[in-house]
Amino acid sequence: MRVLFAGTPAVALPSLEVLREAGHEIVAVLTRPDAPLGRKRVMTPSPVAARAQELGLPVIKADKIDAEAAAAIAAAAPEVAAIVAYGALIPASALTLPTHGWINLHFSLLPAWRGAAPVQHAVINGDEITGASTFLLEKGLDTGPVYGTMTETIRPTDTSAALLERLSHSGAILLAQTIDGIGAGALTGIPQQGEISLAPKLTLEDGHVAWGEPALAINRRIRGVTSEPGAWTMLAGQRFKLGPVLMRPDVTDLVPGQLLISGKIVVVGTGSHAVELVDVQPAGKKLMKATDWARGLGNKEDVVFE
RNA sequence: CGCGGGGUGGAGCAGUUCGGUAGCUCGCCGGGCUCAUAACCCGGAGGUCACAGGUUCAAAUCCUGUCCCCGCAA
Repeated sequence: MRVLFAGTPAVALPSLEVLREAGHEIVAVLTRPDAPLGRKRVMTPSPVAARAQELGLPVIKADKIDAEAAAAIAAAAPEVAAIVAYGALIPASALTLPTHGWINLHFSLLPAWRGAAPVQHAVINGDEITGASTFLLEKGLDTGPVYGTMTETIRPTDTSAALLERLSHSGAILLAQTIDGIGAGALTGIPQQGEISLAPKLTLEDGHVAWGEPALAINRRIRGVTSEPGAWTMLAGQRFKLGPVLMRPDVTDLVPGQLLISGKIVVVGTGSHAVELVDVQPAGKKLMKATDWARGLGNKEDVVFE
């Protein structure tokens, strides 16, 4: 089929690749405009834009589907649009531009976790199973009829970044199958059924570890916000980033936020039992092993997380 | 010119204010002790103190410039 591909970050790349390899003609790639990146604010094309350029595909860079972007899409005459993490809403007026509409690959089992951060919320919530769904885009937020789903186990040590990486590959196959099915006229959407939950984009504050919570909740929260926006705590008035932690049910005599540096391990008290720090990043420093950080500490007595 | 922290043996740090032989905790190598250990004891290797100039009898430390890393903000 003649496919318009819409996507922006790296998680959209496997879908672009799989659709190409499946023999679909990518008539245009819609992505968000170049954005300033990093401290030096270098204007950088999105990963999807960069890959599309390598492949020699026509690229439409747009923040929103205005008249100009809509005209460019119409000119490409797509039969269907495949959209993966494009990063902006498609207005109702643009939904009918492709003959078969816009097919969204969403990284949850809809109607669970509708919204921008489904994977992160699934991890934070402690879900054991998640997956990906393809559905027809309509006016509401992730409300359209579902064409297909696939499931993925959330491992007890999964970070959102790791899980999203797996889903981006397995979901790409689902997306390609869905596009195939629609092209063959053999697929119809099924209205979403089940419990609805919402997954709004995470804020920086979502990464703030509350040491009074139970260890399991802290463990899930840290994994859920890794690597974006990142888990952190306060230490001596400065932000202190944390990587995933290990459970230490054998250590129960620490108050929430209290550190114990013993031998080669660094443990912190929570609302239940302690957790062991693995990777940490003090403000202004590189990511380092918790034991390395502890080694350089002068006074180990006054160190308490807030 | 957005704000800020930093670059010292393989790792993490101290030393820089008030220039004067390179320090701490680890790791590594060799040896010892122990039933044993995230244990302990003895010995050892390893650093042009990011780079380039300058001041000085003397610079990790003071002055000037450059490069690189990171946090915040966007």
